[in-house]
Amino acid sequence: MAPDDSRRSEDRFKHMLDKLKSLDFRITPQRLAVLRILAASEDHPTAEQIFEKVRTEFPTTSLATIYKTIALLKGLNEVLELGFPDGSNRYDGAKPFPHPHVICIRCRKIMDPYIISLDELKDEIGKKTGFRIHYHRLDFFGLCGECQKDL
Amino acid sequence: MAPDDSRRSEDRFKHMLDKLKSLDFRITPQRLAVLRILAASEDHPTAEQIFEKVRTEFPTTSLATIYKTIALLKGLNEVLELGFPDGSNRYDGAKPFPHPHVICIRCRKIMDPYIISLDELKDEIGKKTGFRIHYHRLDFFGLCGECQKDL
DNA sequence: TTTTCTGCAAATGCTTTGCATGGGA
DNA sequence: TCCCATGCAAAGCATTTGCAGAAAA
Repeated sequence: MAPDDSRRSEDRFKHMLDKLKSLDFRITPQRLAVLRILAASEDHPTAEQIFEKVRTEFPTTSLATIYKTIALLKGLNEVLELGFPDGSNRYDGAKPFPHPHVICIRCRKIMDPYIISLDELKDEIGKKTGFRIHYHRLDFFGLCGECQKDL
Repeated sequence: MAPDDSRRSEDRFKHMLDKLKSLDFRITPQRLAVLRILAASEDHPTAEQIFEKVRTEFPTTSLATIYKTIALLKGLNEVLELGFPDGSNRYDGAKPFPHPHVICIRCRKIMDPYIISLDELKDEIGKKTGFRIHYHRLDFFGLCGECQKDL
């Protein structure tokens, strides 16, 4: 991890922690662990993956607690949920705001491409449909570099 | 429904039917009903909604058959599945190719906004991430016109 | 001490699957 | 007639929920 990544991760962690504290939610070891993992994760983990990581630190942790913590953070707009119909949602605690993704349809890797903002597009869409747009989701599905090699 | 809509719907229906025939799938009344509904639908129905419509014609139809037919059409790229994590996928048989949607977060209405193609964006993303992009999904979530009124 | 959180287990709800029967071609 | 498709019921599975005990404040 690059130095600025660990810095960003730490900032995110503190931001989430402060938010929980300021809203009088209790700071438990399990919540701290989930916060740290979500703040640091670059790979859009599943609930199960977060669960496994928390378990190495707190073996008694239950999956239900992971889901409850994620739901709490979702409600506070501190985690972005990428929902998939095949039952394996992914979570992004590093960038909890709507942004585009590229998703490998073979290995399920998810990355964030750097592209221009979609704000103008959002305004245009809102005008044409009469919708008041709150958030969006833009996913490109395909094969990542590695998966193109061994086909 | 405008005349050109019913024309388009009819064309889609025939296209799907021809495809099933040419691939030696059996033409059953249930499949015909699902095809007709999907070809005509402008509202991105759920499997359940398709099921209810088919039932008015063939009361013995089962939900499993609806899902099997949808799966068949998905495999033939004749229906687009919009997957949602809360367990209520939506289907588009009128425009079975990836395209943007606006989705009301209150009443769940889904509409197709008319916007420019995302092809240039797709190429740019592919170049920057090393992905070979196969398809995409762009959803704008917000409140539709009616839902803005009665809040 | 009080209130919230955790962890277990059971429930939920959409979707899929297995299998015997029925119906296209 | 020969398979494929249907329909029923059961299974799957990520996620949610209820509740009693544990732990934060």
